[in-house]
Amino acid sequence: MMNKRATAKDVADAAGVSRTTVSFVLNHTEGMRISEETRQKVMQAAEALNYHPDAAARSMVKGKTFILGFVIRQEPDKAYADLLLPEVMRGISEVASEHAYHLIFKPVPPADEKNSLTTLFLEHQVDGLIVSGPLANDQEIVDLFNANAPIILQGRIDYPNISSVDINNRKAAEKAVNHLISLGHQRIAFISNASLNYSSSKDRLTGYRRALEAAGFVYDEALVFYGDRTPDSGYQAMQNILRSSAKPTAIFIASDTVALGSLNALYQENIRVPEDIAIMGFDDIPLSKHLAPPLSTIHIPAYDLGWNAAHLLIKWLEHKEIPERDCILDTELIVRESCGSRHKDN
Amino acid sequence: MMNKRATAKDVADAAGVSRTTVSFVLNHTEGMRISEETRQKVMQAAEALNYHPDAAARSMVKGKTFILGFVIRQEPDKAYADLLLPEVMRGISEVASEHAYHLIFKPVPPADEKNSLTTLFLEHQVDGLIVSGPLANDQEIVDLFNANAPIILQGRIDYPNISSVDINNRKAAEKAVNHLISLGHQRIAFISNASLNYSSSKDRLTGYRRALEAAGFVYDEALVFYGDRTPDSGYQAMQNILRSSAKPTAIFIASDTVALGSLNALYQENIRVPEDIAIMGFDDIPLSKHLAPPLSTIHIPAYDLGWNAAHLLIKWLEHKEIPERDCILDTELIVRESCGSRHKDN
DNA sequence: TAATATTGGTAACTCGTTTTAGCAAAACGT
DNA sequence: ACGTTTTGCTAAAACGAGTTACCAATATTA
Repeated sequence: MMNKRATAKDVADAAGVSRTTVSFVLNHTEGMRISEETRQKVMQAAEALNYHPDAAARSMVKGKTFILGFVIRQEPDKAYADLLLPEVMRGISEVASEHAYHLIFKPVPPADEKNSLTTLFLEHQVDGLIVSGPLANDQEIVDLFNANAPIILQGRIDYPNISSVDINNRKAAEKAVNHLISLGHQRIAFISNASLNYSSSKDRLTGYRRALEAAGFVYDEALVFYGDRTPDSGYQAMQNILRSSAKPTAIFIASDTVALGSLNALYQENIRVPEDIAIMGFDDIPLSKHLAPPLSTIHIPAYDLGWNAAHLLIKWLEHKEIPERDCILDTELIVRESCGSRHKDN
Repeated sequence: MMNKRATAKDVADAAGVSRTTVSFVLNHTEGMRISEETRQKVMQAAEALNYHPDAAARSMVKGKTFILGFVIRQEPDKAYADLLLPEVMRGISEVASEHAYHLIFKPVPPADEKNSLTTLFLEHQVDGLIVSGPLANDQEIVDLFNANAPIILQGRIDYPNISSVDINNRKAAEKAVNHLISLGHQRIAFISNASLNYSSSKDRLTGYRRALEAAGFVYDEALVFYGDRTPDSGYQAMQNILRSSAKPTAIFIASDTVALGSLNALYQENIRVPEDIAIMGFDDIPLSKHLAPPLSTIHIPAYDLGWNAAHLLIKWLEHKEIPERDCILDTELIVRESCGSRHKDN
């Protein structure tokens, strides 16, 4: 017994009215006079038949899909390894739900022919896009934007007109490094969060450099190491530091996820944190405070990042309000134990 | 200059053929003879106009949306806090992409009127559903299944016909506890991963109990504590243990995420792991091996769980092959340092 | 040469909605 | 009693594809 879904026609027949009337009643269409009696009949018929309007049909006539795309500009394995992402998603999906939008989530690495961003939008699978972690020169995004696609960026891009919801990575990094300097550290190493093709990585490195130079230290490339968003890369980078002649007294690791691997490497070598070396992270992933020792870091308002991006996008879609300014959210220095300025027993 | 999307009609006009022909060419419809010359003309016109068929229109005529729903039966904050989820999602989304399906992700707590599961399917937003973490008696899922909705479960439910992709939680818990027993522990406490309304929690507790009893110990409720998927709940549970008269020498914590908080509580109290107390986790979240000390745990093949669920679902959708048996994947005991059977310097 | 088969294509219907335009019947005003 | 408004509803036209059924023109066969 294949229960076919009931259509508006079925409801109309059951209620003894026309499809038009059914549509008016169910959508509470303004300016249409329907007697209370018919309204009831329609409502009851719809209820009885368990009627739900077909999304595709509505989509076609409305010219909207009521679906938002959340796209990560990374390989799937890295995208899904990002521990901050779920919080961003939660922010987006909260707003989306509120406005009755759904969310398609998808990692779309740059230059991925078949699953390209463009396809997602041009096939009209989504009404608009939130793109996280664009490359600094992401031509596909620029093209899409110029083709009138509603896009909100999460991250900076070398193109002025596309608005973005982001943090000030440079300033935040400065804050972190300044704290280490204030604790008396003179040799501070740096491990990047990702390849410098990403603007966030570049900006965090710049912040590190500026803080050093502002304090009168020389920027030394021998103290700069690279991660690629994964704990393993942090482990590797730490190995490199330990085997190098760098001998820093503190390390600013521009990603808590990467720091995880670095801390593991230190643990294996019986190097104590913060007694032997001070560690400062970045991101404040949800578990940083649970590490041993709890990780000092820069808090990113991940949920708010998602929340704001979704809000701007939906405003754009519903009221044609194209955001004019970037939305830059505040970060916060979180001092825990890994950088040595506070002790367990405080 | 509002660049409207090109339609099949536009392509037809540009190529000087009918819409029908455009459709035949672009879909490589079998059994339809098209001269090489017209084929080329159509292809070029489509290319030139940057034509992409409208998803909603295609969806309507095909009766399929080519979207899969991945639904978590939890409150959003808990759903997004699950550190194993991204891996499951990666498995699903990999398969989905391969078959040109998209993925709508959504936490839908039980008894959520407006965003109910039912709506998602009956409005035909999705072709089928993967439901993670159903309640043991999840009536909405049963109803939906009986209305012929393609559903694959991830977790057990008290209803025999709906097929699921899962692990054997009971056996896995037994394995974990047996290991602790084999190390000589006699007082082993238990912290649950979540409320016992969830079958996974219940099964893990059962496994703990059986292992104890099989070894000749008595099951003691004073040694059983509860988490709710969050590190904070693990922190709290550990506080309770430390303040109780339980005094276990080992604790089996049925979730690494919960264990994170528990470890934090121990760290604060200067209780060493594994010297003072042995800890065994469950899940093998990606960062368990990076903790200090690295956490012994039960490995869950999260990616494969997602991969298999998506495969079964798509087989169902594409070939009407309704899976007949549950798919139970293997778990593995991962011995690291937190349970004390192996030392750092090995 | 006439009957038949093949090639290359199209007109028209379908999917399930929303929305515009219009039309009877009832209520109202003078 | 006759025109005008209001009330309550519907027919029909979109939306943009896929698909069925059919039709010319050309090629093949008897």
